[in-house]
Amino acid sequence: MTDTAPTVRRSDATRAAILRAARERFAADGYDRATIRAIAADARIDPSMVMRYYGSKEGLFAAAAEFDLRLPDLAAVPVERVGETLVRHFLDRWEGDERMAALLRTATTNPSAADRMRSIFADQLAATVADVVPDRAEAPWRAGLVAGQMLGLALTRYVLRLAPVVEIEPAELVGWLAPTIQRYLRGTGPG
Amino acid sequence: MTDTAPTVRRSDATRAAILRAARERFAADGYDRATIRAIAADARIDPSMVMRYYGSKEGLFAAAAEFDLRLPDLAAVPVERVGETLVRHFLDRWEGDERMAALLRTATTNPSAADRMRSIFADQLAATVADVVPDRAEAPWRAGLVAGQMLGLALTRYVLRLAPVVEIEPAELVGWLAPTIQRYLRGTGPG
DNA sequence: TATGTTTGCCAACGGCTGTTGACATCGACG
DNA sequence: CGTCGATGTCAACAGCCGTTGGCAAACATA
Repeated sequence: MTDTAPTVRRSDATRAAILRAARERFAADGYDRATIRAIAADARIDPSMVMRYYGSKEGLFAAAAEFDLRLPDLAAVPVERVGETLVRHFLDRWEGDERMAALLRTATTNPSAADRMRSIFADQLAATVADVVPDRAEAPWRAGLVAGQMLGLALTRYVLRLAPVVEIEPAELVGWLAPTIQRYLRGTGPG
Repeated sequence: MTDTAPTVRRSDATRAAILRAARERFAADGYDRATIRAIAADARIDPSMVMRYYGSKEGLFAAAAEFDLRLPDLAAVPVERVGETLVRHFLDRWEGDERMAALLRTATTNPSAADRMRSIFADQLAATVADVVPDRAEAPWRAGLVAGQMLGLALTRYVLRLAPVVEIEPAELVGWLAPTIQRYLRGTGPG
């Protein structure tokens, strides 16, 4: 019994090594400063292999920074705990994964990465949040406020690495941010 | 009556033109993608003039992105309004000034800009905040939480330009964020 | 064994970058 | 006038970048 489709190629190990090195470099240095040559050196292969397997630097980044929030279904959680659920979910998703840092470092200067960021946080998040917001028409800007708080956390903790923010335990972080998110989602606002 | 010191040089106009062009380019493109040649072209002078007047690209950026938060003295405002005061101050300071975007776009990839950001938000802010926090020892991490929220706003509004966040009026933004900052500064926290 | 494909390395290309030094021009001053 | 410093232009350097095409070795298939 032989495989009819090449489900496993001999080069899969190389592809994986490139991807791993690319994630580290993009996360640490951002898109522009992470060079194909450096990534190839980390993966111990020739730069031309990167081109063969991923087409271009943009293609490599797209593969390395692919990122789905995998947002939970908020309709399934008690409405007074949606804030806590969301904060905990983001932290679970980000801790120990370098892709968020890579995406954030790149999105500040690379237009296509910024677009991806916008579609993730303005569209995906707004759609998820719409189920739990008092008025569905308010979903966009409520999601925007949530994105501001959560991306600010990601920025200070994973990218800028402000010492006091890095040192706070995840559980404590949830305790402080959850009420904020809860209010942005459900609060009646100023006035 | 002649000036003994050259208080006004004939090249001041050029220096100013370079600085203005540099601020725009750095804010729009970030440090790496903003080239000296492009800045010089905007300022309608030769790239070598940039080197003569600012020494290097790093020196130019240091001059163009110099930024002081000019934080208010929080001890002088009613303690129940420190959050609102702080949020309003940040917005006043950032709206219509491109330096924050330039600094933010650069700090994500340039180590020295990241250092500047850290010193501004971890040190300056923590020092200001210490006057108003329940326990001075808590100033660092409380300032960290505040930095997270405020930098997240700057990121989504001035850098990523998430449409819903851009469209919110400053006054309304103050209304939503002030309670958050107030709690990060004065709240008793989770538990 | 012979043949075709996959995997990898090597050398090079064209382009853009920050930076430098030589040279022209202008204004002020003796 | 002549001198000198300030201001500005021009051309070039050396280095790094993404990307390309050719060629060798390993492998699969017959």
